[in-house]
Amino acid sequence: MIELEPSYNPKQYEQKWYQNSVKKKHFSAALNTEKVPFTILMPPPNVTSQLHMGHGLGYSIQDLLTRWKRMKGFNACWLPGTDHAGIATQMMVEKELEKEGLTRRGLGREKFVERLTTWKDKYGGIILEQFKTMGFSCDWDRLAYTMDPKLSEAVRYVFVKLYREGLIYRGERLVNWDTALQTAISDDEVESKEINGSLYYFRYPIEGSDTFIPIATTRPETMLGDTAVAVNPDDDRYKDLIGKKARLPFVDRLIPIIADNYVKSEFGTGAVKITPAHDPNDFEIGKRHSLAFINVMTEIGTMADNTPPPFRGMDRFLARKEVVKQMKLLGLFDEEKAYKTTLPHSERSKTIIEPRLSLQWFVKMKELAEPAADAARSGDLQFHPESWRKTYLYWLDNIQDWCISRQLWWGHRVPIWYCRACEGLSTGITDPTHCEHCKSAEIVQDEDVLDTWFSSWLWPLSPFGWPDEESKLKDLNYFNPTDVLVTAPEIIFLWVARMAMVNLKFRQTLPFKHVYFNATVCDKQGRKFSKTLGNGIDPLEVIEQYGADAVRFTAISLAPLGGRVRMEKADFEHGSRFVNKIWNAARLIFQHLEPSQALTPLRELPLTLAEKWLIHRFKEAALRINSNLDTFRVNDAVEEMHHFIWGALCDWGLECAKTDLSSTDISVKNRALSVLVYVLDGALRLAHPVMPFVSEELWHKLPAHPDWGKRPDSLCLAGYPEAELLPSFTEEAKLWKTIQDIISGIRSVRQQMGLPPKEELPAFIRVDSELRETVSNAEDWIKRLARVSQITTGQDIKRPNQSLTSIGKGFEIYLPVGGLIDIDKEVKRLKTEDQRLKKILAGLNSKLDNENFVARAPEDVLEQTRAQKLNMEEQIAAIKKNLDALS
RNA sequence: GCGGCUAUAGCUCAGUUGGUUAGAGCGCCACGUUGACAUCGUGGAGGUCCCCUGUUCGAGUCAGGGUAGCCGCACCA
Repeated sequence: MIELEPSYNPKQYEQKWYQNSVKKKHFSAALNTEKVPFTILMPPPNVTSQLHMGHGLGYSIQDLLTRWKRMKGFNACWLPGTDHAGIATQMMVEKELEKEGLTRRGLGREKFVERLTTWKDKYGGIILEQFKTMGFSCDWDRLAYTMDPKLSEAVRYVFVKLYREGLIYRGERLVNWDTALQTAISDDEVESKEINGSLYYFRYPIEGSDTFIPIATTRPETMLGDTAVAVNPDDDRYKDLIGKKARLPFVDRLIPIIADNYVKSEFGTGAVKITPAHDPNDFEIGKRHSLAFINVMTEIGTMADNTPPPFRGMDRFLARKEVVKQMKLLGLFDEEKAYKTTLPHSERSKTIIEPRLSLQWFVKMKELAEPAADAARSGDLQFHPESWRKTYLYWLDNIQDWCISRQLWWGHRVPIWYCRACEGLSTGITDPTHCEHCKSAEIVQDEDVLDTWFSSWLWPLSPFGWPDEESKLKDLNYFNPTDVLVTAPEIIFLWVARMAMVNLKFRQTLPFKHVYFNATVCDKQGRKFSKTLGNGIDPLEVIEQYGADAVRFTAISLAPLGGRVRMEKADFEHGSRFVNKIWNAARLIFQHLEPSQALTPLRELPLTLAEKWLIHRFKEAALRINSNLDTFRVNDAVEEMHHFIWGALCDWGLECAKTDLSSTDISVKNRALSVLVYVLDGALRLAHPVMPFVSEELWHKLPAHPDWGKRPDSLCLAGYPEAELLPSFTEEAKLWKTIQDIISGIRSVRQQMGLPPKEELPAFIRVDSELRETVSNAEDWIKRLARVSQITTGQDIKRPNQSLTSIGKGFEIYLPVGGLIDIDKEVKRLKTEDQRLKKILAGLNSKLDNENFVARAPEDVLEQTRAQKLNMEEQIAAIKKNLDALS
């Protein structure tokens, strides 16, 4: 026998097998044109982040697909890496500085970046180590980082190329200004939150009269930058005022009263103060009417020097109160109404975004977006679930230019140099030393860095050596386009769409054909896992408790495509029980296996019906699992695997085989072992992509079966079961169903009637002629599995007196129980069954009595219905006969 | 406001192009187990498939309308 502990202990095996595979480079995909590549880009986690359940799920799915394809013979490359994550990382270091009483500005740029680099070297990449605990089979030889020199060159290349083509430009725009971080952030890093605010009603004096124009605003402090008041041109109340001027309090500025269709007469007073430098809509109006743009705020959100006392230098929110107070003093305040409004907040610092007029770098998106949108329209780019296509298209069709400059120090610095002499701009793949216009050496580089996503969007390209023309380019042509991107729906715009755009722009192909959106991980109340709520599950903790295989299996089986998964720690017991079940199934087989055991090819064996069914069932499982994986139904694939191993292999396959395993007849034992080793080997192959460790350990202990051919070094390189190549026993599998029905029927009657399980009863089974032989051949199984002492089968078995009965399709079972029979109980049971069947029969009859059904339903459905009717009638008749006998 | 998704067993969800008696896991109840596994076995209870209307021989499945919940995006100063 082969020794195995009574239960599986993950820690003993996980890292052993993982390290073995890494050492032997099982996960590395070297360029090999003889093999077809299968590539998945790992969405690079932030270099400073820690593993959480979202990664646990998303990356488990990627590993499942990678391992599956690798076993199928593809050259599987799962490209790992990290993202420098500009804002996120810089914030963490700034926080650390704060504790020491330092600031980044105090430290200076060079020292600060040095500090960041040290910090990143120390804490960065922890997450990659954590991936190893999960067992992820990434190609570690290709590990990439967005600030690697090679990848940075690609960033530079793209910037210069797009700049020269006029797709990158510098412009003065309202940007989302984060006053805490003092940088512009993109629209996609902004989140809206509802705020309980106020709507203030003021009056501005009309110049040259003693009348006023009433306005309403939520942001009184911005009035210091007002350059107009706008009304709707069709608003009769204000028609006469159009063209006149109002005198702006405090700054004493004359501002025009203009007409613009943007203004809704119903809202507020129907007159709007216009502050073009502090509101996106006002900005547009300002451009339309050539108004002045007056910025009245500093980068830290205080009132600027161009504002009068007492406002000057005041924080924007204090200034709001102060303006209201002063307006009251001037008698220009009418009222304040409570008002709910949604305001943009910074995702990072959580502060309210200040629209701020500033010079920033932008990418023109329209031209880039069109091919990316077309690809989704034509179906070249497919989303799973498909519904995300609309969201993707809506965004691309309404795309805004992308603000790519950030006022940070951590990231790729904008490769633009300003000339002090001629004010011209220079750029280049390498740092220029002279102005490209006037050759002056007096040039200084832009202070800003590029948005993190400006390097992430190159992920399908730069890690493969692009834009290098040299050898690496072969890698690129081999691995790009990649096969499937597995990611979270939150970054469909930030990342997915942009990768599509840039790949199409520079290579005229999509970076991937399929985009799979994995489920969002939530707690039992349906709230997203978040640090602040503290409701997350730490994957490392659950791995510690249940093992990596259990965590992977549970996460995937719980997660439907795209939706949300509700999880709690206890759920992982599900996986842990399953892993242990597999272990113990193997243990049973191993107990009867000798190291020198002779295993025979299946075709040379006189297989039993149960064995043929099991082998057939294995083929069925392989078929379903493969087709589910082909269509990205990963949880269904995993569920089928579970169902096969537990419900088919363990509950029936092993139970049936037990007596043969302990048979003294060597040929019987050998036959049983040959079948079980064959099926177990196959089951471990099916399971491996999800549960790499337990499967690997058992597989190495399992002797090689001749039908599986030559064994590679590791299960992760062994062939995945392909249904077309597996033996099939369709007819036998059908026959076996009847045996299962008979066994279940007897068990059910016994238990419902409360018969002691140990009591062995004789059974009389009346079977239809075509099943007679099958059933008599199955007597041993029926006896053992249904606890029956003796079986009599025949076509015209008479019902013995005082019998319990079970009726099925093609058979009828009598269990003579003598004095044990509780007649009332049995009559009740049979009557309930009778009623149930009669209901079904009535349904079938009404169908068949319907002329339309008979005339229009397809022949096979009709035939099926008639067969059902006959079957029902037979069963009902059988019940009646039994009831008669009992009364 | 615009767009999307969801509604099936106590809970979490499957149910593919309409066609046998709607399934799984967990939970619950009962019985059982000294030889793979109590991380177990066997059996059972539990469902007006959210509501209405329609299409159809036939609807959990398709169409229209409603209700409830969730999620994006844009927002009115």
